[in-house]
Amino acid sequence: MAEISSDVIRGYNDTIILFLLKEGPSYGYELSKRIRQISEDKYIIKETTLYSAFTRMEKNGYIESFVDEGDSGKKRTYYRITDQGNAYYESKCSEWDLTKEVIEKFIRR
Amino acid sequence: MAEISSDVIRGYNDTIILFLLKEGPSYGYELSKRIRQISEDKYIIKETTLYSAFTRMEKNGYIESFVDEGDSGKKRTYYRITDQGNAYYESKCSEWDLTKEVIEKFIRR
DNA sequence: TTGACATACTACGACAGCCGTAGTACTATA
DNA sequence: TATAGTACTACGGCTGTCGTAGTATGTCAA
Repeated sequence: MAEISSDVIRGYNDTIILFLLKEGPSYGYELSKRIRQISEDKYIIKETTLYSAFTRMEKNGYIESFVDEGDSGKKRTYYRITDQGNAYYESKCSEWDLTKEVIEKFIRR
Repeated sequence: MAEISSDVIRGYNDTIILFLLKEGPSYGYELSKRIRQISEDKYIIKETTLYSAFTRMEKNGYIESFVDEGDSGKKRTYYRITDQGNAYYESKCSEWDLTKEVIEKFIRR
């Protein structure tokens, strides 16, 4: 079976994360499990990729973090999407439509 | 208008080039013009990206080069797709279908 | 109570591919 | 004769992904 190459996903990990955060704040471990679930095991994001995306996106103002203890007594760093993040997400969706259109002109049907 | 980000195309430039070489041998300048034409000016590949792709792909055995003088007396380096290149192209097409499917689960429709 | 496994991260550095900048050299055309 | 188009090459920077490794807590079963 064909594997998803990281080169393609590159630049869309941020979009994937923002999509999930639009449903409400979440944290690393939970997000990675949801990505796996939603993609039906077709995409399993690497931990390092995920956490470095958090750092980058917070720096860019797309997400905000806060520390909280969930149901368990464990401290977790939660992330919440910002207005800027929402705007960025929308722009990436438009970009995706265009990119898909272009790439498919070069893919044999 | 949304611009195509190079991060998305990244990893598909090879596929785009192979698609065009399947129609017959070609060279850098011609390919860059064809990519622009076919994409209707939506994607303009950078020269450095293109020529470094040639080097990489020849090393990987996906293309072969030969020097020839075209209609004009100018020497050009032509590239031709190999059997390995054809196989690689097919595998990238399958990968694309899968990748598209996954990404679209995270794109708001 | 001990060990295995899940959870929840952080640090560090390597690597690949794209891109900016720059320069060379030849041809055609006005 | 100069301007634009053609056809490259060299070099180095940057970004995002990934491999490896390590820390620390919680849970559950034997």
